[in-house]
Amino acid sequence: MGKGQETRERLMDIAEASVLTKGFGATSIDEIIAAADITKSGFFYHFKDKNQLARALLQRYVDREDALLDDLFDRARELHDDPLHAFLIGLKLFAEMMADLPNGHPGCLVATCCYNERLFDSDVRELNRKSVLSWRQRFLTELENIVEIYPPKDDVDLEALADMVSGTVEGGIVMSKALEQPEVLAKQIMLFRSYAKLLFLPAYN
Amino acid sequence: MGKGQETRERLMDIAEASVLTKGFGATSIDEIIAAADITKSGFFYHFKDKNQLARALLQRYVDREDALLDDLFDRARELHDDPLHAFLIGLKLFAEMMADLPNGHPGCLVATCCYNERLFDSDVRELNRKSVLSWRQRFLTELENIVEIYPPKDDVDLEALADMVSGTVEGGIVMSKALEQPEVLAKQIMLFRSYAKLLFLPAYN
DNA sequence: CAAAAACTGTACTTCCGGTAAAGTGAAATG
DNA sequence: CATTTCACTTTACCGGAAGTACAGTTTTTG
Repeated sequence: MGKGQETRERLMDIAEASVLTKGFGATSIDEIIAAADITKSGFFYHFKDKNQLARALLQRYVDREDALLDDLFDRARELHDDPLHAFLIGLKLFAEMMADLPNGHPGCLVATCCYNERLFDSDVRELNRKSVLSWRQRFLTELENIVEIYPPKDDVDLEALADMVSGTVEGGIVMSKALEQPEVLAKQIMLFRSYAKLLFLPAYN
Repeated sequence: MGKGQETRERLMDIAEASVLTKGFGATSIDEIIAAADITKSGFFYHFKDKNQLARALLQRYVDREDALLDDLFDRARELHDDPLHAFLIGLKLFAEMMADLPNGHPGCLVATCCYNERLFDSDVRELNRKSVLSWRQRFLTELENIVEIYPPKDDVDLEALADMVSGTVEGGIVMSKALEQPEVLAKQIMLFRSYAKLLFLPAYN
């Protein structure tokens, strides 16, 4: 990584932490450059404006989350051949990971974008949409493998059910932040897991 | 309502619409006063600063949502004596109401506050916490009445389950906004309802 | 060593949140 | 009927933040 990329990443690290705790609007460029010990011109050499920073932040964020989920559910599939059990293990691992964050989940940039729409251009909105759709696709595939073996005990739209994973995480983060209780997020994921058990597992009656 | 109250409400109406679509940071006072046809000093006569506006907005918002949910679940209890069935009817009515919003749910001020922390003082954060806790209490009471009759088919923490209602709504709103598909929210509420059925209804096996 | 990359320095513009203080018309109050 | 209070307007100003312009300087790299 060249020196330019290094500085760029450093700026993004500082910005991301600030955006996730204070919101995008409350994160000033002056503050970022002070923390990064760089001049304003230096900042604008890397990002032509705040929108470009947002775009880069979101792109990096969704790439990382994607890689993280890939690892996690790959690992779950290594632990169990059956798609349902692998899914349930994956959810458990996910919940544990969320519970292990010492100060709670820092927040989700996707949600930040939703509640700060105006700050972002159509590129950012599109990127946001795509990332949510990729989560939908990821879990939909997983669920399709499950229903082939386990007929669901209630009439559910698999696409909506796939979205429920993302929704549970987004909602859980909001609840955790509002209540200032980090453990809420993990508990919500475990409740979704309980739903998956009741819906698919034959033993449950 | 005196003339002062009328102007105040008008300012809040304009501000609320803008905050929910663009976020708090992107909503400028200049823009509000232009739309309300009032001077800047006029605005600051009603609200001493932007924090006070946020506080008033959030208070009004949670009061309205509370009244709305009171009506809805009261109505559901009129339609069925059994607490579980009344709860399921209430959820259905809720989902229908969310589906009927022509342009989708405008967004939730509670979540807006979570993703704009810095803009708000501790009063606002406390108000936010209280409002989430009041939803928790509302649904917890409902669930306690249910478990007295219907033993749950999985080991769940009722408090977390009560929070899942709020979480589903918050998550559903984020998903709807990110995907630009208003129907997602109602579908998510119906999935939570499906979970409640599987968890409590004996007929399901 | 030369060129390109990665900045610094200075100066300026616009928008926004917020303050200060004097003034004004309408309506309530005594 | 006079006076006070309410609900503003007018004018002028301040500081912070985003962003521009552009010339100059250091650092890296081929």
